[in-house]
Formats: sequence, C-alpha cells, structure tokens
Amino acid sequence: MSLRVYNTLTREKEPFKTIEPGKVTMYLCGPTVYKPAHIGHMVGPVIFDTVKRYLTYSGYDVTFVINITDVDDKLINKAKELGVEVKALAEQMTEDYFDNLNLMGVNTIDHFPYATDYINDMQEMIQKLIDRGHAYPLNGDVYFDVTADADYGKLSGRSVDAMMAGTRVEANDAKKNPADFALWKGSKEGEPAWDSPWGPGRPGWHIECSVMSCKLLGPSIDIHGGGLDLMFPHHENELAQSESASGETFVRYWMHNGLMQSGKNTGKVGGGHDRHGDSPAPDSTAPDSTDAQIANKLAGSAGAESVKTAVFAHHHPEVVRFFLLSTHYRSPIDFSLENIAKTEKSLDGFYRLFDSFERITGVDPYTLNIPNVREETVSLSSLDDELAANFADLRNRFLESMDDDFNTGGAVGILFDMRRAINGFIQQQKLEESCSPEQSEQLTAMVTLLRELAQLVGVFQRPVEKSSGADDEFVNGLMDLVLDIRQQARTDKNWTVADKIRDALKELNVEVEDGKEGVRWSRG
RNA sequence: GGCGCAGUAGCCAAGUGGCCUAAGGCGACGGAUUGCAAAUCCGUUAUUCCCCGGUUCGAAUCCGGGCUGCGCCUCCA
Repeated sequence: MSLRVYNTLTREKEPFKTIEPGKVTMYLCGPTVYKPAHIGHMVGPVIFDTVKRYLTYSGYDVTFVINITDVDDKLINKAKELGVEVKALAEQMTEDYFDNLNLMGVNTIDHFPYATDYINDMQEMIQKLIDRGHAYPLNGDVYFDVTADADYGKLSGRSVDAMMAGTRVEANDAKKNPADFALWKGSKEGEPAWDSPWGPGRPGWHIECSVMSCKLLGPSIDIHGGGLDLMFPHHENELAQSESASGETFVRYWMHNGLMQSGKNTGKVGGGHDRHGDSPAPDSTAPDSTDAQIANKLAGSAGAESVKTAVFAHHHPEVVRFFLLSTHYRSPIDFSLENIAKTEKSLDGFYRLFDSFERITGVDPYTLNIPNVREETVSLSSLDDELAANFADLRNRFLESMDDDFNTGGAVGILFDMRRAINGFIQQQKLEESCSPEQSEQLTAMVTLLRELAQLVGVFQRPVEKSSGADDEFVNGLMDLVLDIRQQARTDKNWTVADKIRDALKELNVEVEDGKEGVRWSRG
C-alpha cells in the first residue's frame, strides 16, 4: 500500500504524488510570538514533525519550514502593554517557542524564517499583485481584490456572496468589497514601520506566508499545514495571493489539524476572546476543573504561563507528544490532566521494558543503532519463523496505518502489541534469569524494531529520567543498606519487617519490587 | 444566519461498504507467577458503533432527516 493524504481542498484522501519525484516541500504556519507557547501551539509542530519523519523514512528528501511571525497587531499591543520593544518581546517569545519544540522532540525543521526578514520580498509580491490587477492601494493601505480572483473561497468552501451576507464582516466603506483584505497596512505613530511605495507601514497577516513559502520552497509546494482555524481566512487568503501572483498552483496538499480543546465545554485551548454575546456567558458557578484552569492559564490573556511551567513541570514532554499522536491529527483532541495521566501510565510499560532490556543485555536501548530507512529495516533473521512472521506483520500494520493519511493513533496501538510480544518473549525464555548470546541477539532485534517504528512518531528518542536507581551516592548507599536489611528479614521469613520497610518506602514514594534476579527500586 | 467538523465499551481511542461475531490504552474482574505484593504474561470486559428512516445481497462505514457537542465566519496553531 502506498501513502494517501487527506487534502482539505478536495475533501478526499488522495494518493501522495510530489511535484518533484523524491522531494517534498512542506510549510507550516507558525506562531505569532507575543506570549509564551501554550499546549495548542505544540499540536501542529508535533504532527508535521511526525509527517516529515515518516516521509523521510519512506525515502523522500523533505524540506520543512515553519515561519515566525514577528510583526503583528497583537505583538505590537502586547509590547506596548508590557512597555518593552516589539523586537525584544518577539525574540524572547521565539526562544520560549523553540525551547518547547525541543522538549517535545520536534527537531526536523529546516528553516524558521522571520517575517521581518522578508519585508522587501513582500513588497515585491504586493506590487506584482497590483500590476496584475489583483490589488489596489487605498490611503496608505493595499488591499487584495477578492472579486478579481475567480475561484476565491475554494479552500474553505465559501463564496464571496455568502461572506457579504455574513453580518460580521466589518464594513470599511472605502474598500471595494468588505471581504477584501489588507496586504499592506499603513502605520500609525509609534508602530513599527517600513518604507514602501504606498507609504510607511507593515505587511498584512497573510502575505508573509505566501512570500516566505515561495522564497524558500518555490511557487508550488507539496504540503501546506496548519490548524483548522487557519483555513479561513488565513489559508484562503494566502492561496488567493500566491496563485494570483504566480499563476501557478500554490499547494498540492492542504493538511489541517484538529484543534486542542480542554474539558467538555470550554472550547479550544488558546481561544482567548469572549463570544460576542449571542451565546450565554460561561456558567461561572460550574465547577472549575483543574484542566480548565490550566487551559485558561495556557490561553493566557491574564497569566502568561508557558507549556513548560504549566505542564512539563509535572509530566515528561514525551508523554504530551505521545498523547497528541494517539489520536488522529484531523480530530479535535481533548486536553485534560486525566488524559495526560493515563498516557503517562501507558508509557511506563515501555520504560520498564527498556530497563528490563538493559538489565538482560547490558546494553542501553537508547544507544542501539536504529535503521531510519524503510528498505533497510532491522533484520529479523535471528528469530524463529513464527516470531519473525509476527514481528514482520506488526511492522506492516504499523506502516499501513501511517500510509493511511498518517494514522498515528492506529500505528501507536501496534507499538503496544509489540511491547506485549517482547515482554512475552522475555517471560517465556526466562531471560531475566539467564540469557544466551543468541537470545540476546533476538531480543535486541525486537527492541530495535520497536525503536525503529517509535522514531517515526518521535518517541523513545532519548532516555527519560532514570526510572530506577538514583545517581546520588548517598541515597544509593542508604538504599543499599535498607534493602539489605529487608533482604535479611525476607531470608528469615520475617514478613512483618520486610513488608513494613516496603510500605514505609512507598510512603516516601519509593517503589520496591522483588524480582527473580533481585530487588529493584525506583522513585515515583 | 452562513460554512465546516465530530458523536464507537466506565473513560480515551483505531476502524469509514463484506477480513468488524469492532484494534490498542487506562480502569475493572478472573488465572499463571509471587511469602504477600509490584511488574509481566494469559483470559473476561461493545452481538454492537447518538436516534429514526433509506440505498445495498451486505453499513459503525453511503444517503436523507433529527438530536447533541465543537470550530470558523473577529490578524487564534
């Protein structure tokens, strides 16, 4: 089976065919850097990082761009409010964004262009649009003329007429059409401004993506991604501008990810505004869940708490990544601490398996050499036929899921199946007691395959905090002593004392497990 | 008002015309193992996919109509 991708433009899954054979160009709309990143900002990058991983594994040479919007009304207002320079605020928030991406294991992005580095190119494109009769200057602004674009609205399925009928398009009498949008905005006193043929001003929101995508990836690109909320107006306008300027198809596959929501009725995370009065105000007497509180913090109109402090303080980022990918990217995803906790629990079994692997083979599973090309998968020849067939089948099912519009939810399920198969092997062969070189080779092949597939969704890339032992010499010494005493009690069949020690340690969040090969402990 | 998306077990979630008498996870219950636990493995946990009609030899999957939740139409990823 070959890769199929859902295309928002056609509302269908289509066979994946690139513009240039073997190459993929991919652009994702990045954040406006005016406040710390919230969890919702991580969804797109994690998903498209996974898309790139999978495409790369499948043999494509992928170029992936995420833009940084560092000029914008919200940014200007926020800077004013805080009494800092726009540039300084943008730099600080960009850094926060990068930190979070890094924690989430998003590390496949090739370019992070800044809007302010492309002002000249934007002006060129605007001029081109004016020359071609698709835009018109007006009192220091420049507007895109939607009526001059025959297929305007094709992405979001709206017609210009329908939008006219909508009552909420703010009337700007001077514009030819209320749906016309700004390409260039004349600046007011004290705002960042660049000289232009139309007077000092700054670019409109949509033009930067058209320009940067064209400059870095060419006029036609394979994949353009973003949150569902960006489909209109942002992507619709980008599309209109780009195609009107170049005369070429702008994007082959439009991919839109579902938005993160929090709690049952709280709406999407990060949706800061109040509705405008036609829906009842949120019931303030409703029990405030912790999740909603966190979501509100993340949305952060008041508090500006970042993902780092709000979530990663309590959960390893890998948990969040795994959580995001355990559902389909086009579905909305419910963020809640309960869900995160469940995910954390489900991941524990993998970490235990890796610990167990290291005990048995003496090899750190994170140092294994992992194949990263589809055709060069790990060899299963050391396994007996039945096992080899079973693992090959699991791998196929994993890849089939991913081939089906990047169905990470289905694929992740296979990882659990594989975990169970490996644990079963360890148990049947009693590897915790003794392990021959042949068995070690077999086990290594299985775990390598698990990691080969896991890398495609970007998990198990680097060790999380050690789940057993500690690196504090003093603590280790103390634990050795305590456990030695407990072992003595067990040998004497003094279960009262042995259990008392175990229970007391548990109170201190130290988990003691008696295995065949000896006692283990870990801090919760 | 207009345009979209979604509704699968206690919870999360995959499956979108026949391999579905519906993956996987969390939870629960039973068994193996254990001094007892923990971990691990095995088994059980939806005859049914929001409701009502229709198309079809056959539908969770397609169509029509409801109900419910959500998003966009306002420079939110």
